[in-house]
Amino acid sequence: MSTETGSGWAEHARAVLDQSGHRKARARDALIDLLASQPCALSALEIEDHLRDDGRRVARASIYRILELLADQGLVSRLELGDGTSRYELIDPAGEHHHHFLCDVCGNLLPFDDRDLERSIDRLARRLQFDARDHEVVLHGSCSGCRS
Amino acid sequence: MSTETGSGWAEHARAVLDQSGHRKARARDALIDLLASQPCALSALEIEDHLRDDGRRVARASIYRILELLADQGLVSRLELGDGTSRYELIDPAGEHHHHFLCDVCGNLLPFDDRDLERSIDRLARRLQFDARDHEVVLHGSCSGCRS
DNA sequence: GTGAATGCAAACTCTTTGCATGACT
DNA sequence: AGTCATGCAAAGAGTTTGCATTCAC
Repeated sequence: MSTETGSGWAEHARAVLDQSGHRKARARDALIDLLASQPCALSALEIEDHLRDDGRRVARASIYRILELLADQGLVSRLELGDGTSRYELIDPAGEHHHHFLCDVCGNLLPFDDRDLERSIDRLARRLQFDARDHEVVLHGSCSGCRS
Repeated sequence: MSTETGSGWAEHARAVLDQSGHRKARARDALIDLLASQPCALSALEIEDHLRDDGRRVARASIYRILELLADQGLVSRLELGDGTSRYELIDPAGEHHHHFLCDVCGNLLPFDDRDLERSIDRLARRLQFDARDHEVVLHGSCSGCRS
């Protein structure tokens, strides 16, 4: 499922960029392909490592610039989960999204979703006097492998 | 109410530190008093500014070290809300807590709480296979003053 | 050819660490 | 006196910016 979402997203992302007048670009294509293949969020430095390992080396500054562009276009979201770095993951054009559990022991990052939670947040956003376009839920604790 | 919570917390914090063998300390007292007076989370640099304005100047390195100590003792929580900095706020010993709305336009930070949301998160944590000790919910959008 | 995209290096911000000085018991 | 706490300065990590080069159109 995540693969299908991802490859659909890659096409979508290229179409959006094309329509907004951006040229074909090697580094950007590499990032889009990588993000499309990921089940969960990656940091900029993790992205750099993956791309290098794949033989598609992209300069660090370019990675940040491309991620900023993709975020501005609403194609990726930027998350801070509490370990001092930003992480990036694709935004499903259909609106599907998940939240994150971060193991404070080993740093492992696990996605989850929960309909009930989403409903609560929707109700809450409606109740409040501000316009909530996005939300983020992070659970902290220890994962099954790290339980003390 | 937040004042009462805060001053109760200051006593509590000093008791906890005393019991864990920490000495009386000028800089730490200044931070505890400041945190106790705040309705919402502050960054380390904001803390530095407030303390300087109050004539209780504390070195930046000490601020970070004290915040780390307080966090280790379970007295403050460290939050990352998506603007690249960490923020700190007291943890109410009675377990009361709030979450945050961050205005992406002006950077304003607003606390809110919601029973229904807490219930959803509790149910979710029980359902999942990992041990969730803490959670954080951040809403992003534009506040009433910044609505386009 | 023109302007966008990229790479490289330097700058910047936030945070942490090392070491000397000062304060509490 | 002994050791914890603090300040100062330097080092680190992540991120951003400036500028020259390369590439798409």
